[in-house]
Amino acid sequence: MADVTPRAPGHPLAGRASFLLSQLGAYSAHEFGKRLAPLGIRPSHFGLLMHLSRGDGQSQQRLADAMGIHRNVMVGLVDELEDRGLIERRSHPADRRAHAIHLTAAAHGLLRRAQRVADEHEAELLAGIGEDDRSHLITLLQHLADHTGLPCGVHPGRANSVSTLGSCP
Amino acid sequence: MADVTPRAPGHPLAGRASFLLSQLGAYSAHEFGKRLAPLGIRPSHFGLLMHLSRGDGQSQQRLADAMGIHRNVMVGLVDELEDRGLIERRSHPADRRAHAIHLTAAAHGLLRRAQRVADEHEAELLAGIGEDDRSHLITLLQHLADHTGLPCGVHPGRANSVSTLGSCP
DNA sequence: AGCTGATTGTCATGTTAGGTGACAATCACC
DNA sequence: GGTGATTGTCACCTAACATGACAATCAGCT
Repeated sequence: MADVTPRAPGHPLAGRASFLLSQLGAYSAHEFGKRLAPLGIRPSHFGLLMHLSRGDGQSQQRLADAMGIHRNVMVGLVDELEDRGLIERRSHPADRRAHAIHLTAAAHGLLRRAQRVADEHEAELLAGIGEDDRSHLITLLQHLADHTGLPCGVHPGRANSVSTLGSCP
Repeated sequence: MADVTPRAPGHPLAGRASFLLSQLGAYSAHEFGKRLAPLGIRPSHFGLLMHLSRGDGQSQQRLADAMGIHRNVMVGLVDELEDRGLIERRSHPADRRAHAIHLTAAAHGLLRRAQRVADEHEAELLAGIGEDDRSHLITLLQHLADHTGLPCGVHPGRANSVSTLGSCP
């Protein structure tokens, strides 16, 4: 069934969407990490900075929940970004055990550069197909992500915690 | 540009193909690993068995090259599959330092079950979209994999070694 | 035949990201 | 005011990957 693949004869795995997604996903993540390395941050740092750029002052627990990682891991991410002077831990106005994480001025400049890197990465990844196919591909991938219950901006690399986050806003 | 995404407003990452591929790829790999666990093998074992099912008697080095992994890693994979009685190391007829890896009778039965698992995994992953979109998606993913120079049946998880293997046969 | 360099399989080791459990400080509730 | 839950932090463990070294064997050359 569905033997419409033009390169299936080589490997039986190369015609499976699940394998292709795994292969391309690992490549995309690895490549993005390499492109981001000169800026001194990793993809998880970029995700955290992106989250913060759309809402400062959240606690580490809230950030960890939003990114689908454990709060213990968030400690390390915040530590590293704080050492690089990109964020700072202020005292939370409403909860004295929590920290309010805020972006520094340097972070905004770096975020612009990182987003340019992400744009270049996206462009090169999609360089093989036309403009119409790109939007169609993104739509299909979003349908798959929606149907499998994957939360919205959650980092790849871990895939449990399909908890309270239902679909995208 | 290209703001055709219906769920883009939530997260700026959720509209990027690179992020979606990373997210879905990690989910697909992780989920496949969970589905394969009851059979006592991991996805890398499945890939090795699939390779062997299309050609017995190869040396570990050849298998490692074909799967895009280092020969040191192949030692562990062969060890584990040999302990489970799925493959056996025979003496290579033409090279006395190499081993000729052969599938056992038990491996063929397990491979059929594993392929059924892979079919189920594929079906559930693609359950959200229609039949036409599935083949279109696979075609698009194959184009991306071809253009980025990813070799054919190579496991995800590592993404260098875009060496001699050009395109798919 | 003998010698030199490359190759194969193996082992030991280090590195990295991710997960778990325990802890003090603080909150929320009754 | 007291009890359980929550937050941030720490120390430890695990899994996957890469690296370097080694003996055994091959391939090519003289």
